[in-house]
Amino acid sequence: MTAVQPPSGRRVGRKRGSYAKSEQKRRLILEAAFEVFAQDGYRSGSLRDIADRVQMSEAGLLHHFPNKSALLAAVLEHRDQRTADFFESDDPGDARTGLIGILRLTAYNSSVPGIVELYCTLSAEATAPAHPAHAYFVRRYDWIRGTVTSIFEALRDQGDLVEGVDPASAARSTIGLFDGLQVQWLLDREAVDMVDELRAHLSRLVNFEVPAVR
Amino acid sequence: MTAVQPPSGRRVGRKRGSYAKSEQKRRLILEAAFEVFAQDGYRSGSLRDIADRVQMSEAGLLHHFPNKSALLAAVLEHRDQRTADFFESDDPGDARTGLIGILRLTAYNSSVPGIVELYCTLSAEATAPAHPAHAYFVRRYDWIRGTVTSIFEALRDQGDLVEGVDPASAARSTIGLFDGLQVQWLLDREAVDMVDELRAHLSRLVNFEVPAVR
DNA sequence: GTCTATAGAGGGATAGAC
DNA sequence: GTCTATCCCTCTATAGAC
Repeated sequence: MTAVQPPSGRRVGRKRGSYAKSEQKRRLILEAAFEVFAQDGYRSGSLRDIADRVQMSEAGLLHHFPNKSALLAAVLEHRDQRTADFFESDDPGDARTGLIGILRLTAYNSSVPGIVELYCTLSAEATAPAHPAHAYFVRRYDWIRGTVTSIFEALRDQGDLVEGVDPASAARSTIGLFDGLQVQWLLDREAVDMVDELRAHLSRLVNFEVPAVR
Repeated sequence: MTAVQPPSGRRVGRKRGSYAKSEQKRRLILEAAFEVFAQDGYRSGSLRDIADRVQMSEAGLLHHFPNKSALLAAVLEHRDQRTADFFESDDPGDARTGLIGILRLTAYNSSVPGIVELYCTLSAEATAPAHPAHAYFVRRYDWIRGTVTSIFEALRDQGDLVEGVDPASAARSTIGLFDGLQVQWLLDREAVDMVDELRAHLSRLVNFEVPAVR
């Protein structure tokens, strides 16, 4: 008895295989969407453009994601997993590591303009209450402020925070500076060194020398 | 001899009058365009929306401005005249007035969300090199950095700058903070007091107490 | 100075074949 | 899972009447 082989290399009956293929396509789409939303923003970025980049029709693309804003949500979720890594760092026992995490994230961003573009462009347009990512960014900033505030509180508790500095205020301004430098940097890469500037800022908030990070 | 009156209130033969009417319409359009570009950005903001707000057709609107990007340019130019006022201030003899100008501008912005929206949204999308306002924002930031650097240099020269602070760096971070706080503020007005945060930042850069401003 | 009409491009999303 | 075809919408800009 001779087994009947499928005509293509496509393995039938093996769900694992066909899932994997679909998953791979999904990731390709997410990466293309990332690039397009970063360059043009969500509202002006088009499904057509994204579909072209993965050599697919729009309809084909919309088989994987029900609609445009679901695709945006998926892109953001996908990216967030990576960002969180910078804060869950080597030595959680020492609060100083938290500051280094911020600098490391900044240094990393300086090497990947696309990511900076994405968040810069999207957070600005998501400022509009009706934007599909509005709630996401409100939540996100709430979470980030909480996280960074905790870092400064821990520093204060171990005597590392400059006298009179409020941890919550330090968090708000550090995050603000982090974001604001990106605009200047995206407009002119030579105009600003985001890591230097952030490090100088942190140095004014703490009692120890903030280590250089690259 | 009885003078012939024009049928409507429209004064004919008086160029002044008819120019004034056109000028007024232009200003109305500029204000509507300002609102739309602030809310939706340039790319997603539509001429139709702007035309509707001034109860005009798109074609009617395009009689006053040759095309969409010329309208954007006009909006920006129109707004810039107002911003500059905050820096050409009361007592140019004292460099400390420069810092107060920054705080006054921030306080003013806190009362006019529309302006913050406009610059926040536009500067982010103008980050793309092909954007019609790209060159404008590159120039603008160059100019602002220069202006604010001068303020810090003057402060240094009169011994008011904290030892070890570089005027150019102070300018970059002050502007960065100024911009970055806006994003947080636009997303959630309760989350951030831009004036407080900026004042705390400036206090770490200078040797005198930065006065409160509202 | 403002309108209607229209061109011509591009957008998101769906139906149904394969 | 991907395609073609299609629908219907929105957009900028122009031509030409009034």
